Amino acid sequence: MARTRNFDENQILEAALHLFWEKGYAATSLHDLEKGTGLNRASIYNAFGNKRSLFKRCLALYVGQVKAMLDSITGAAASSREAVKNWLLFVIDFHFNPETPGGCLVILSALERYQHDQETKEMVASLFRHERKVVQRVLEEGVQRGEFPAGFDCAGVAGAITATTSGMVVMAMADAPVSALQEVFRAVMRLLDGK
Amino acid sequence: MARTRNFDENQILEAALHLFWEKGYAATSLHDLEKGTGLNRASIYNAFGNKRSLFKRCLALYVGQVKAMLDSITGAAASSREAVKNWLLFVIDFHFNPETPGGCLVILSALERYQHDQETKEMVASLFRHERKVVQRVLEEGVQRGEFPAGFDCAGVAGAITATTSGMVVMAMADAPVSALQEVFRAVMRLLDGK
DNA sequence: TATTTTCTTTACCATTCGGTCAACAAAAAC
DNA sequence: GTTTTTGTTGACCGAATGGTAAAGAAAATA
Repeated sequence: MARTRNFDENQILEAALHLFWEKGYAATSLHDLEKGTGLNRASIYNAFGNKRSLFKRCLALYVGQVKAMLDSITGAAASSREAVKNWLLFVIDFHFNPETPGGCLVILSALERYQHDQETKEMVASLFRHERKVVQRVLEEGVQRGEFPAGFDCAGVAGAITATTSGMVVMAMADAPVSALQEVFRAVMRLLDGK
Repeated sequence: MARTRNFDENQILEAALHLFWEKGYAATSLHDLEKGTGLNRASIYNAFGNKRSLFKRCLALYVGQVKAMLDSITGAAASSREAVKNWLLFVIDFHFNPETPGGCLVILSALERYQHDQETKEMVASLFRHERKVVQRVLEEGVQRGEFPAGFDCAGVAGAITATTSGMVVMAMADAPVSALQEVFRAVMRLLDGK
């Protein structure tokens, strides 16, 4: 009946995600998106509506990927400590992965306050909530396994670990050397060992 | 000999700082600066050069204020634990202070990667370095005082605390409730007590 | 092959961006 | 009060912004 698309929507989303991830929503222009995706701007609008809805699709993709990564890493760990360790190490590797822009689109979007509507803010908050919940569950399993004492403040420590991962990303964005991030990682693990 | 300025440079800097602090460098337009400072854009250029150099003056002002606040808070504390406690509580209050935009200009600027030159990045990095150094000194004094054991990893823990403060600011920017930040604060203090 | 429907392209739109310039206003020095 | 120098003003600049409309190209159906 009609002409077919000559691009893969997922490929375009990945390319656009890469751009937003690098510069944030506001600083990524339609010109950037045209170059980065290889699509004409009218094709982008035809396929995705407008810049904002394209961004939301990318953000949803990103949030889903990170959540899946977190679930997979913590699920594969043999102990609570190993789960936390592997998650922190992943956060460091994640930033320095050369195939990736570095930093974190969700943190970037959280800081771009006035650019985003409630729906976007909710997606951002959902990743932080998910991270906190998963880490808390990991710690609670550690308590059950005897890795941590009975009165261990799983909720609080999960919040602290979640905050620390965001802080490590900020450090990395401020050009902190890998060694500084690794030092933070070791200190967190040691504080966790302390009780 | 000539006409005098009819504005106070420091007042203008404070007003501009407030704007940059709210939206970041790129999202703050000259129109915003005109409205926020009450100055015509040509007057701004006459007094401060251009948008970038005005921003740098504001950033320097901000960095100096935060450093002074950190020094004052830690200097006034009677113990190492109290110093850390008061600094973390200040970070929370700082965000929810109604006279202030909330968030942190330095973190915001660290995330605005492609907007800034080396000089700006250096100012950003200098605040993080300063914070880490001060907290480390505070912990080392705690070791001397017997608050922490001899082998205590002051450098690592100082890095972790610094990362956590940045993470708390990110959490707050993502609309986390005060209670969540306070929970992180309590967990950090308890982890510190654990050893 | 002709038709129909969608995708793609080019050119364009109004608006906003940071920045500038020339005219004007005011205050200190004489 | 005149002169001189600086601050202030408003109009203006080219470039870039997100977004759109209409024409052209291609593929599946008939």
